[in-house]
Amino acid sequence: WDPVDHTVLANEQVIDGKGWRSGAPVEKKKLSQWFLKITAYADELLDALKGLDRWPEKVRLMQENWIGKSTGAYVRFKLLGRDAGKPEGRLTIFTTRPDTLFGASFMAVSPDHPLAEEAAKKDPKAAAFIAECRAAGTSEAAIEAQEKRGFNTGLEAAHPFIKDKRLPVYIANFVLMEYGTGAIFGCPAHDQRDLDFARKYGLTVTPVVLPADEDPKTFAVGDVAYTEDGSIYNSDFLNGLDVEEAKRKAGARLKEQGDGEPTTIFRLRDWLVSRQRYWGCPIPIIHCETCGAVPVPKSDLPVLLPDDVTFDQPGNPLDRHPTWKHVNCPRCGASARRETDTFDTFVDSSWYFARFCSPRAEVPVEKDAVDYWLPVDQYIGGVEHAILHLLYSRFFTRAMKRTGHVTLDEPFAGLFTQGMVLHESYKDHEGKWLYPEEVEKRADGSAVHVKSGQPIEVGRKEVMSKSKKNVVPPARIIETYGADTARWFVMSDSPPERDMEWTDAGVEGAWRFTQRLWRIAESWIESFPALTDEMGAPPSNFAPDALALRRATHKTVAQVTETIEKFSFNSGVAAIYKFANALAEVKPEALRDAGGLWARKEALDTLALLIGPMMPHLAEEIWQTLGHKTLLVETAWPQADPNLVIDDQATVAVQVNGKLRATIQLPRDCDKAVAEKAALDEVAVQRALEGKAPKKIVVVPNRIVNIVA
RNA sequence: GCCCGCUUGGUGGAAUUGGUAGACACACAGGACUUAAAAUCCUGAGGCUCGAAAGAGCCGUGCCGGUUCGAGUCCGGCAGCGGGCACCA
Repeated sequence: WDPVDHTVLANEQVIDGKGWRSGAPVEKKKLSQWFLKITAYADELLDALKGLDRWPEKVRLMQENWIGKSTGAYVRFKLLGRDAGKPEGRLTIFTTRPDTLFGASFMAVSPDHPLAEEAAKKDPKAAAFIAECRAAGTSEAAIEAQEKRGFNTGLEAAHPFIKDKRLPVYIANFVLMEYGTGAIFGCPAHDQRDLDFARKYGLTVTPVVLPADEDPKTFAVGDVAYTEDGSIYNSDFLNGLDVEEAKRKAGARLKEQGDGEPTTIFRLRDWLVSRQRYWGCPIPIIHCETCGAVPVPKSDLPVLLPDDVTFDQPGNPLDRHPTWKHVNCPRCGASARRETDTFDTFVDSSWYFARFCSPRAEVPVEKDAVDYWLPVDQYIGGVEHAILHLLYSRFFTRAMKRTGHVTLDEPFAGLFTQGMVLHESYKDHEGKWLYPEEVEKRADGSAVHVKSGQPIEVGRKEVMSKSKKNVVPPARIIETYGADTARWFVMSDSPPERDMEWTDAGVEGAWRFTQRLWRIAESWIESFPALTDEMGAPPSNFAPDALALRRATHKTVAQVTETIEKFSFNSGVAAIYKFANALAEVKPEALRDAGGLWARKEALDTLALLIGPMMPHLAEEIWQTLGHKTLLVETAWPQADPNLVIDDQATVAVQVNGKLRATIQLPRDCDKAVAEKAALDEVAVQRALEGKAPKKIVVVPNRIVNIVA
């Protein structure tokens, strides 16, 4: 329960004990709520991760851990003095270590376990203990500090493998109702928590796994449980086996006896979708006294929200609306009550991509359109969605396949997780957050308030957030520099998967570059008005300087194309910078013949086309100035001529014993012997050899000559 | 505690996937233009040593070691930073 947003939250939406949106510490509350059964898909969601080869490894791992598959066994311990044939006569636990059953010395159940509640009814002390456990914090720090504590219920369980062995049943504060069955057997020798507990309550510690280098007569467990592999001993029919074999054999024996069986469980829990909020899709259910929870008939869907609601008090406005929730039961016609919870927002984002294939359709999704468009070829989003949106969507798509709405399993074939924009945060002397524009940086690195001159504490660079005010509003950037500059800076600064820092100096630099591009285009057109004419087919010959310009143009096209395909936008930007620098160096008096002009036109056209994706407005403006009658955005991406991308000369590094001594110019793909001779002729190489004869010469064509002496 | 990732100049980052480390940009310094400033243009720069200079030598991609003719890139160990999960039985 999020006490600020006044709603419940899903497990995935609780980050470090706090609500994902409000940041308030969550509370526990007992409520009747709606869940979607994502756990029924746990295995296939996990399995299919392997096939998502265009997803980042990191995200797949996070989902894998979140689903959290563990293999082990259920064990149904008989409770003494009860009928073992009935469910309440048994205590069922989950364990990943059935191989250590012979080391069992106690049983423990969660404070929320039915047995604990039963004990609480009989014994006020048990009730008091349970209340204490519930009052304890759930934060990481609180758990860390908490001692392992238990309450002996007086109940006893029979060991499934050891005749007459009785195990006391405790209520323990470290057992979670949400995982497994909410009950465990304690094997202190091989589990640290169980050991801590056993030492506190004086329970026996029997080692059953023997480390390879230990003597069974002397091996003992002190304060540290032994959790590694070894050979099983003190364990009757399991003796001498290794851990894996013993797990299998114990599991099989349990099944044989009817006291349990091997099983697989998941950490993933069902998705809690109820929200006590107005802003969401109503959950289409009607509660009837006699019929129970009845789905709203299809003909009445969708259930629409009322417009006349008030937000003058906390809680869900739907709940206190005078009429909306009062309806008749679709089944028996008696007066009934509409469900006032709405769906979590993540429900909507779990299938929008299917709807977007045919947004105007009368039905929720059109199968033909979905089949045509999906899966999404390239999905882009922040890592913060790794286990919320991206797991829910995968689940929803599979569920929609089962309901016949789609035919695919996975919604997103390729995933790219981009980084976030960071900014320093600022606090004044009272500890209040300040906006960047309220802060003035001094040359000595200190910061003061723009108006009051009071000193300001500069915090670390972190994700921009409204609450910390470390934001730069896009409107302000666009007003000052224009959208092209903002886009260019974001592209140029860092690779997109990495977080980037927003700096004014960086934006300033990007802005200067936009001016520079315009100046280059303008000055060229001023010197050569013919550049605005249609150029026609290229001349058959180009003078050397024109050819050099064409090479620069085509090399840049090749580089930018490649880097964009790899999502290395910052490298593409660097190539464009380099190209612009090269253009700026072309003298107005040069390249005056027909071939020169043609090369100039090609260069400017290409420049405009290459900046198009990053600076669309400026690119279009330059394009038009160059006399084009059609839009740049409708023009094909330039193609690099392979003959112009590769030089006919190669700069080859010459090393002596792996150390660079010279660089030489050689014809491309020249003979190895030619390269060797040229390398050995170098003065610096001779000097480094100190008269010694080369033992071996390694030649990597067009790249390196390494002389080993 | 468990699982991942990262570590390159003053800064953001490049590096053809084992072949010239520091592309490109930001910041900085010097110069030109200007009465002056801004803008613009030119020049410089990883560190250390020697040299008036041209230049030369050595060191250098977190640290230690290995493989290789050659390592930022591969392998082993360590450290630091960041992220995810967590009384998960």
